[in-house]
Order: sequence, then structure tokens, then C-alpha cells
Amino acid sequence: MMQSSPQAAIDKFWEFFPPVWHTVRAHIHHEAAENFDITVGQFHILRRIRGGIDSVSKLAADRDTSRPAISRAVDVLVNQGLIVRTVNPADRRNVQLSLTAEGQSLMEALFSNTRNWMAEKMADLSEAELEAIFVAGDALKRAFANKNG
Amino acid sequence: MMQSSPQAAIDKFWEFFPPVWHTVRAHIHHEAAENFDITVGQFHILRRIRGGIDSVSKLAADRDTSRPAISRAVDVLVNQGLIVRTVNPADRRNVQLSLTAEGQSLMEALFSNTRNWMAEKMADLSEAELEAIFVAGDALKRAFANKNG
DNA sequence: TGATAATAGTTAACATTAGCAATCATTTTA
DNA sequence: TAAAATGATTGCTAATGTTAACTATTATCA
Repeated sequence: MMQSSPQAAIDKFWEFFPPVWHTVRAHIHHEAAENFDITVGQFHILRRIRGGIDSVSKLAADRDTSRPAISRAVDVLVNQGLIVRTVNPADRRNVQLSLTAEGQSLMEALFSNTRNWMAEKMADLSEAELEAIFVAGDALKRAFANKNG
Repeated sequence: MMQSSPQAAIDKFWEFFPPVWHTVRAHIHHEAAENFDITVGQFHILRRIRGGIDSVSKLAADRDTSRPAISRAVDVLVNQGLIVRTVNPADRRNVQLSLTAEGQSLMEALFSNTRNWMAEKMADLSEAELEAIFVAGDALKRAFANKNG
């Protein structure tokens, strides 16, 4: 094959990454708004809290946004009953965020919904292609998903 | 290997796709704001115009956003001298958008900058991994990047 | 110890950007 | 030709982001 120079891989990246992410994001946007009454931004905050990113500062760092923006978004989610704030007794400045039972079941429903949709879309991928997603995913994560952005 | 079920591939997708995209987006955000004085949203509009998506309606459809939002963003870019509006003589309702010389050179500089940054990041990927990016990219594009989002 | 700095989070004021509804001009359809 | 549809823009309102200032708590260090 011998087509796989880094430059060509970068071209390929720009060919598939934005449209694929856009499609997935659009699906979540639609589902989240239509069936679960949350925005994509809220979804991504809930997703991170579910993944253990449990403070305003960590969320702000992880999303590359300001603390005030997160603080307000958290306000809304608390009022919606999806997450709770708990003061950390070990450091009373720190407010730990966690999903409520309702928040958890919402996320599980939304994830399961999205997984089913993705599984349909990926149904006719070959074994080799699925394997390539593993290899490429690990490679890209190693190359890009590290601390120094 | 035999690990490559669709379900496992979906897990992998969620493991690498958001953080990788976030890192790339953060780099562009930083470069675009710091050195070129445009926002990420503006960058993505310029990128699409550069790719031949040349009207407000097409941009709105491609970005899954409203025409008014695009129209106003275009206003800003026109005032910045990066794009021009040209009424299409064949259909005078249609306003065709194109990059000015300045817009073109800005995009070329930003792309080249980003390519260099990506090439550094991807420098130590193996030949097999680069090849996997091709296969996985085509597969994901086929699965997700089609008209019915 | 006690003053000072640093950290976590929130609030305030302001700017940007998004959305929907309505409008204008132009083209297509019946 | 009259009515419907399309492309683009503008007015108004809501959501979201940013910086600066403020409160409370913890860490530093002279």
C-alpha cells in the first residue's frame, strides 16, 4: 500500500474527523433535546461527572472554559435534579459534584440510545475495519489526548 | 486478537474521539485567537468556504445551525475582509461566498501551522498505525458522515 | 503564631452568539 | 399572472461565555 505517510494521515484525519464528530454530536443534540430536555453542553458536563471529573475547576480545565461558565451550568443541572453539590469535608473550599439517581438513569438511557444508534450505523463494518478503529484510536489518543494540549 | 466486536469499537470510539477532537480544537482555538484573531466558529466557516460550501444555506445545513446565525457570522468575516459576498447572476437570491486573498492566506497559514503541530504529535506513530488511521477513517466516514445524520 | 498568598467557587456586568419569527427579493410552479 | 417556495437578512429574546471582583477556606513562611 505504502500510502501512509504522516502527511497523508493528516489529510485523512481532516477528511473524516470533523464530519464524523459532527454527525455523532448532532444525534446527541437531537436526542438530548427531544427526549431528555438537556443541551449538548449539559450532556458533556454530565458525561464528565459520570467519568469522575467531579469539581467545577476540573470541569473547567477539561473543557477549556471558564469556571463561571461551569458554575452556572452546574446551577441549572442542580435545579433540574440531575446532579448534587456536596462540600468536601477534607477541604471545605471544594464542592464535589455527583449524579443523582435521576441523572444516572438519564445518562444510562441516553448512552444506551446512542450506542444502539451507533451500532446500527456500524453494522456493516468488517472485522478488519473494527480492528483498525482500535489501532487508530489508540494511536491518535496517544498522539493527541495528553496533558500538553 | 478477536476483540473487535462493534460494541467494543463503540467503547473505543468514546474513549478516543472526544479527547482527540478536543485537543485539536483547543490548538486551533489558541492559534486562531492568538495569531490570527478569529474564533473557532469562524475558522470552521472559513474552512467550509475553502472547501466549496459557498452559500449561507449550505453552511447552515452543513453546520446544523440556523441561517440567521450564519448570516451574522458572515457579516463579521466580511467586515474583517476575509470573505466577500457576490450575488449569483444565475439566481439573484443566491449570495455566493468566497475567500479574499487575505482570507486565503490566513487559512493557508493556519492550516500549515496546524499541520506542523499535528505532524510533530504524530511523529512517532508506526507505519501500521498510520495505515490503521486510513482504514478506520474511511470506515467511520462511511458509517457516519452521510446525509442522514 | 499571625500575616500573606493561593485556591475553590460564586456573583456581577458585559459581550457574543444562538434561536425563532417576520420580512424582502427573487424564482418556480400551477 | 397569482400563489408558493427559496435564499438571505433583520428584530427580538434567551442562552452562554468572558473578565473582574468578592467570599470562604486552606497553605505558606517569616
